[in-house]
Amino acid sequence: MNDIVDVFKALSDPTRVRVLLLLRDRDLCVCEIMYVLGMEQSRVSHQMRALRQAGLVEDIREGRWINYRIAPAARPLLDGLFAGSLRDRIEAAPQTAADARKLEECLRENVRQRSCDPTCRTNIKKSGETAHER
Amino acid sequence: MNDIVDVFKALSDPTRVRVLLLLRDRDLCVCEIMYVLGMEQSRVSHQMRALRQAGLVEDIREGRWINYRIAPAARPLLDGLFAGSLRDRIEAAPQTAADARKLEECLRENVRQRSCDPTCRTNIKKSGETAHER
DNA sequence: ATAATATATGAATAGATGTTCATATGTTGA
DNA sequence: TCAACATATGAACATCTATTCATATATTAT
Repeated sequence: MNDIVDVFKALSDPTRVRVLLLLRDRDLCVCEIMYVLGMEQSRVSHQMRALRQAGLVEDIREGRWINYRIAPAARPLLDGLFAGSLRDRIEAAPQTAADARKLEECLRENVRQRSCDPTCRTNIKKSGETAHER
Repeated sequence: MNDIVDVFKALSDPTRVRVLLLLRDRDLCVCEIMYVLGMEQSRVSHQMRALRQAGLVEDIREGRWINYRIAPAARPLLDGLFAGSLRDRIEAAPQTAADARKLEECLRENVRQRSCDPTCRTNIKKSGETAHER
């Protein structure tokens, strides 16, 4: 019973729901999430921790960035939740569309690498294990 | 977005989830819910209010009792949520089965009318409008 | 080594939530 | 009208949650 409720608790915050909706399509690093949500680093980071602890997302370090993705184990659950009767409400929510647009902009403007000078893209891809031991 | 999150908030408490699972099959009055959950009146009443305000249940007065039922408008949503990937977890939760058993006992023992002497079952069925104006 | 970058974390705080206790409301039978 | 019953409600309190601020950690480029 508590595992069920914990899922709902994790979804009981608009920020976290927005993040999960974004992550359905592509993995994102924290700075990209910050950009889309328009929120400061610490705030996003705390929320990502909540999602991590709920088992809904995983993080993978890639150089200086940490990418977040939907935890494979949680994918069916989240797809089920978001695709069912919530689908209409999700699509009807202005925030959803706005976030999607902002994400496009984020990718177009290369927010992720913008602050790093061009020569630094030698490129990395190093670790691969989840960045947080649990 | 907030309407979505409000649903999850309503589901972010084991008591409320237990009640909703019980109400899937049959409408129940507060004293029956109290019996099944083993909780005192005030506590149950407050939780029912939360469910009411979230639009997930409706109440209908029937004589001295107030019956709660899943709000028709919320039925598809709840069915969708509980029938999907959560279904396994719900069925796996010991609490679910225990509550179901307790409910049978509650009905068998006629908890609802037990305290009322036999002659008082002339029977009522009066109002019909939801008991709380909103 | 050092500085810059990306992110995590801990402490402090304000606000929300759930429970309990006491009391109020509405209904029924006498 | 009154007593009993079923339920709701408000206040007080403890607990949980989200946000902010300051600081720590890990990685990379110089």
